[in-house]
Amino acid sequence: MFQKIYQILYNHFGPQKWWPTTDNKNPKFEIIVGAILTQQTSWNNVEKAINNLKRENLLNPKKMLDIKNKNLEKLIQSSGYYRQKTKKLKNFINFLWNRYDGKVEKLFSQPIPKLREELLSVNGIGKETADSIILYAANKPIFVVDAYTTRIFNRIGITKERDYDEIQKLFQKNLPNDVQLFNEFHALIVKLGKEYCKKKPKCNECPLNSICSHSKNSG
DNA sequence: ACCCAGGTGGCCC
DNA sequence: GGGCCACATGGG
Repeated sequence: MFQKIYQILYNHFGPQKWWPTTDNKNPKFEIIVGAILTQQTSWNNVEKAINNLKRENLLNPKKMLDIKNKNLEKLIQSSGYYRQKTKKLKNFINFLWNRYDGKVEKLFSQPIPKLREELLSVNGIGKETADSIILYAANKPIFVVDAYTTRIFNRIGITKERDYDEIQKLFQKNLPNDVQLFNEFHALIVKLGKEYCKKKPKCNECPLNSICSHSKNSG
């Protein structure tokens, strides 16, 4: 069922090409920054912030360490929650320097469970952000769960869980352990969610409406 | 004028 | 273990 849904979404929407980065010497670092900035915020707002950071040559661990909070706040203002996100970025960068000599590759050289645990120790990095970093920056196989994932799969009727780790286990149990598959599937779920499966869904046009129990009594 | 976005942590019970 | 809440901009 999981693979079938993936195929339907892929055939409908095509490849999503996540995670987008600018032309940059430190794409992995840029993905980490983007993962923090996009928390509860549209990517469009994040892109503006990323472009500002890139223009100031801040998309690397050394410069990010030195910039003053007030200046960083201004550059990322468009991404919303900008005071909080400034602290989160600083929390991460301090963690990276304190424990990994400021080297993303050193952080990523650990096995997935340890890497996840390390990322989750940073205040401001929760499960979805940690897993996004592991999947899209470190290119290691872990399934990213977000609000759309929970909503869509509960509505279809194949999950009842609410707990993040339980839903993640279900996906990983029912899919091959493949980085590219996990990459594309999560992006496709976000795409479907944005277009058809908000709180006010558009079930009639939804590519999953033939298999989704929710579509029978709404939209 | 609403409603929402590629969440998280803090507080309360 | 959940149920609220603050956090904040920009687009529909």
